[in-house]
Amino acid sequence: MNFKILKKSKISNARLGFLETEHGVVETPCLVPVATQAVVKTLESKEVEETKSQILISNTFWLHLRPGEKIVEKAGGIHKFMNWKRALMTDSAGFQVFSLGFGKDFGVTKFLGKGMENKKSIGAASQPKSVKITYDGVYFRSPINGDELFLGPKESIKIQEKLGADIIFAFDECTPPLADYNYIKKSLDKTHRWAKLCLKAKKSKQAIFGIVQGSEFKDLREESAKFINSLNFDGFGIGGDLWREKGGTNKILNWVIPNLNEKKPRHMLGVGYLENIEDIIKSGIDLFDCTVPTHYARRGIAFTSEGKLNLKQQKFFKKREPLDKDCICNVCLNYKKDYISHLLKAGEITALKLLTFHNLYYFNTFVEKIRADIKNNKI
RNA sequence: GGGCGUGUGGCUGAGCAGCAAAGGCAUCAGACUGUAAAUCUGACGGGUUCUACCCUUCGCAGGUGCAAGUCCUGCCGCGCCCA
Repeated sequence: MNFKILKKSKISNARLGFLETEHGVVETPCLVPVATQAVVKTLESKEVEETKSQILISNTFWLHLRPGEKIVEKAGGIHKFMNWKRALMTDSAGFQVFSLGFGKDFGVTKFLGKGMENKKSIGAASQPKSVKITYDGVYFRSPINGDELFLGPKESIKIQEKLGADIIFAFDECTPPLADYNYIKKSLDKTHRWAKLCLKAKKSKQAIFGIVQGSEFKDLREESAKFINSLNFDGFGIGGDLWREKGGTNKILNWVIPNLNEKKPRHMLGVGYLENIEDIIKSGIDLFDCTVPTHYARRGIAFTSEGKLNLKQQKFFKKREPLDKDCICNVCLNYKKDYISHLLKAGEITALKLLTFHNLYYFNTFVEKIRADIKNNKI
């Protein structure tokens, strides 16, 4: 992998870049659609490419469980396995430490919800119910059959090497938003130790990104950024829990990014509401993955220039018009709201596919415009 | 004409003496940010001083009960069977 910065904005920290991989070039800033189980749900790889997607992120945890990395390796790697010809990343399973652990126990996302600011109930010694986090790695239970499985830095890297994505991530702990300072500090020690072990374990030529943690604590975020930056990673992931409040994410980025080598790409993990995207790019983010466009599509929601539309609402039966009048995606050129709404209400899976396609196209076009704005000195 | 059965909220469908009345569907609203996610949550007769109270409801009209959607009588509608 090779990263070139084509232009740095003079009015923000945004930058325009070029990420070269063995599977083509990624123009940054760029949205990375999520293909957890080696598929962007509802779409085939060719269709994903037609949404202007340049790079996808798949998942170590889920592919390890099913079908198992050996199957993917035998197929010739994940690109061939899923017939995706462009760039690919794999997440390390660090997010599942949270989502299957405290996330599940408390029913929370990694964004601190309203009114939860003072409920820091996770102390340094806390453990989630169905996941055990140790100094060496994490004991999970398979959500599929209950089997115990252990994943540590070495295991995650070995799996990711077999999967064979262009870019892999270090194994980390995505921290829960309800954790107190002491928990985060202790967790950071593990994430940092694992980061070193990941670099040591990696034998492949794949690029590897180290992940900065530290939750909402300035000193820990800075410490983490400096530490991860000191190691020999090819790029950076910025992860963990974030404030939900407006500007919270950017506050964290402003602590972290100045401490990262500016020549290396920066990936914001799991952020990307439409209203977040411009801000994180202005803070200096080059890549970001988010389930929102695909996930919301399967809830019946279309992102448009008029805002979010919930196509399940009866009123759309009467709308003989495209999802977005300015969109020129395949869906908007060929189908109208009344039809998509009908498919959705009738429980037809094609509705989910059409919405997924449109949303990805819409998000990618949105980011494409931001790239143009950086180029034209507007951002 | 006779016999049996049935009539419940937008629909469907439980309840067969203590109910504003289960489920489901539909509708409306909310949630979702490195995906255990084609999911989950809430409202769904009306009103108010809304973790409580009031009013109106189970084909129609009477009756028996402290109490009736639930029992009895008649009527109306629908279904099946026999003439």
